[in-house]
Amino acid sequence: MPVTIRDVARASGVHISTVSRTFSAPHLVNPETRVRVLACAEDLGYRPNRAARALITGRTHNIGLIIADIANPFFPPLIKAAESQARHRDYHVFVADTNEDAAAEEELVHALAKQVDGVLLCSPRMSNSLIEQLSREVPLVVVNRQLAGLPCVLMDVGQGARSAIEHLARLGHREIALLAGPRGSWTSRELRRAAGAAARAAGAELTVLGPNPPTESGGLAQAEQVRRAGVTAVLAYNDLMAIGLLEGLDALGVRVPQEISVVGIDDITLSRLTRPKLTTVATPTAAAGRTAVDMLLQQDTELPRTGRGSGAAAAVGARRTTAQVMLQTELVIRDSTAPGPYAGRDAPGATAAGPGPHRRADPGTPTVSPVTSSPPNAKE
Amino acid sequence: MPVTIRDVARASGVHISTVSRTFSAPHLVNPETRVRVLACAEDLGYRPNRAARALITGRTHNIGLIIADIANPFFPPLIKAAESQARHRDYHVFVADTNEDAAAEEELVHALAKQVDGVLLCSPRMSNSLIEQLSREVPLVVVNRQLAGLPCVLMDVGQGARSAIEHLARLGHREIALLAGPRGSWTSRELRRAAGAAARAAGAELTVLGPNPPTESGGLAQAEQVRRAGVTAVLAYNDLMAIGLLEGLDALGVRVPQEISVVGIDDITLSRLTRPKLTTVATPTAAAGRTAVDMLLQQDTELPRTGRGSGAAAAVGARRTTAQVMLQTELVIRDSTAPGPYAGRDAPGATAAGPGPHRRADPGTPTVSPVTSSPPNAKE
DNA sequence: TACTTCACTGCAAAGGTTTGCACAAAGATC
DNA sequence: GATCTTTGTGCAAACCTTTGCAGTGAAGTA
Repeated sequence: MPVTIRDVARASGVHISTVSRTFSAPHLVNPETRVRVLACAEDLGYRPNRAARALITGRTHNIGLIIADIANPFFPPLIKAAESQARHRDYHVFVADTNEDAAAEEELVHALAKQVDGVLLCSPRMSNSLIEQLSREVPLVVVNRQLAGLPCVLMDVGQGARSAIEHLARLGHREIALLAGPRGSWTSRELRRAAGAAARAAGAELTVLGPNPPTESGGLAQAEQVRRAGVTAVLAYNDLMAIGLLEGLDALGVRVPQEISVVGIDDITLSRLTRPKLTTVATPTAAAGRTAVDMLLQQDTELPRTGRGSGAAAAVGARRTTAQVMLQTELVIRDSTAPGPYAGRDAPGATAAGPGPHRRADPGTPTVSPVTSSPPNAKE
Repeated sequence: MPVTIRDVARASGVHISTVSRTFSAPHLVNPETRVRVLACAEDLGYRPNRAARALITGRTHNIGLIIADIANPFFPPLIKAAESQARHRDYHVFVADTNEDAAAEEELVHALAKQVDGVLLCSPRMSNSLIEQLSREVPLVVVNRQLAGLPCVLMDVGQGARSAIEHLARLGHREIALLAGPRGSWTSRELRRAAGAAARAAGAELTVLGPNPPTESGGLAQAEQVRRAGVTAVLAYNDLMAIGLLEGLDALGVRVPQEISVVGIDDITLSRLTRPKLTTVATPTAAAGRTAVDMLLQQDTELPRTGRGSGAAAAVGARRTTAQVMLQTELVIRDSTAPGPYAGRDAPGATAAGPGPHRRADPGTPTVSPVTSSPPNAKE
């Protein structure tokens, strides 16, 4: 019933190897033969059997995408971009959800390892050492985590945090809270570091609350703490938490931004729809998905795998591309931030902070900030 | 480098077939042998090669999931549930995004067909006849589309629309608009039918606006039309459009729900976070994902595929399970609906409408309504 | 004892494709 | 006209696993 290369060979009067080459190395076959074979293949509705192909080439033309929580609106644009990019290169994407669980991450990498050419690990929660160990089992590209020796796609949340804190300081806030993210998150650590430094530089005091689950309820649950902390501004780990906080503060009768300013991170679609509209740091999630796929696929096409020849070369060339790409973030000022108690007075440590963030036209297109890449790869 | 069944066989001193059986038919091998083999396998880190397995068994243990738009918050819970359910049964899922494009749907089914044991087609936009044709190529389960002879998982939006219209009529609305969904959507057609009938029965007039893209901008773009139509209540194809409409009406200075009541469909997380909170019809998306996977996998385990024996039986048993499951929806009343101009007066066609919809505790758990199944399958 | 039954294991073919090598014919070079 | 390249094709092995069949020895039955 299923039509194979053999059927096509018979129909077009050539050997199966010629049919094979027609698809996998067209330049090796006579143009006339090629069109004839292609016509027959089309006619019969032939589609190469990827399992058979994978069996011999050692590459599946599949990649795995491991995500903490698909329902978190931060991820779908990334998934979408990754899937689309992969498809253009004739790869398919397995998507797996870990429910923010580090153990599930490991298990999934194992389960997928034999079935994909590489795995995209997005915002992993597991330890660095475990990631390194897993990377020996299957090519890995890590998103939102910096790891020496591994290809990473990072979003410059440090810069984002700096912009946010400077923005708040300029507005006259000196008591700022940071709603930290989940334990094990590189982004959260980075955020904490950068926000702390920026606050110090601006003469503001930073109170860290958390860790928290990266969801609205995580933010909502901290509303009480935020009020009690006596701060006038809050930077949240992500928009979801910021939105939860908005809800929580509203329930407590605290007005945003009049009494407390709130800044989120990610610029999910949703953040344009809250009341007040959320000031946030836009992260280039789609670009991250695309870039990560590109890096993985480049690695995949470089490294030979199981091919019968080229054994020596493969053994020698155990080098890996370990490019690390940092994508820029951008502060988007909307309506959830307003002047604070020290408005007008110069902040103690205020410096000329370069060009301020620009106010982005609001219902405008969500332009993803362009990609900037760090040195594309180190020595092998 | 990669460890195969052969290495395990050598290590444990048995033939490869015994190793194979240890994994795929454990009851056929002596318990002592089994533990020895398993120990060796564990030791060597053996993982069966799914491509090789697929090549001979004809089943890949993968399924495809074709989605109109991953970034539409309606879908992630479905994807998540499907993925999780599949994983429990040792299946992996390919996720593909069509960008609401019917042509992309077809192409993706083809691309996936040879690589999966079945495909879940979610809210397809293509024609019924094309779906039927594709179903001859690969087992299909269709979500949100009713098709004779094919297994379908449906959400009872008809009932949902009825509840919504009755709710509005009871509140005293007689001029109601329906924001239709995209062309090609079964749900939209169903909605239109049911809402029309319910409106007639309640003595209300229904104005249909659309088709529209199922996004916030789709809703936003209709705000002007809605105002001009002179209606006092709107039922939108989904929450996203309802939320867009909320924005649009706000921009026009129309107050919701005082001047116009708005009802959405889906009960996405977001709908609890708008101001006012959205009255909406909750659809059991997660249950749909689970159910669809179950139906597909049941079909998959029933039908033999390429297995060398059982040829005759397979030929005879070309019957397919064509169960159609209808999942219940539920009206969730929040703050975007309020009494209309005819409040207090009996609606002309008002009937005793059975138990009214209950008001759900708001920040409560988003309980997914339980599954009700229609006659599980017709004759073959 | 001779036979059947049973539980377990080995043998070998099969699944669809890729690819190194060999071979043939045609063209190029001297 | 002989030799060398080049171009196109065929041959057959290899990838890893599953599975029908056959074979072994032990236990049960007559």
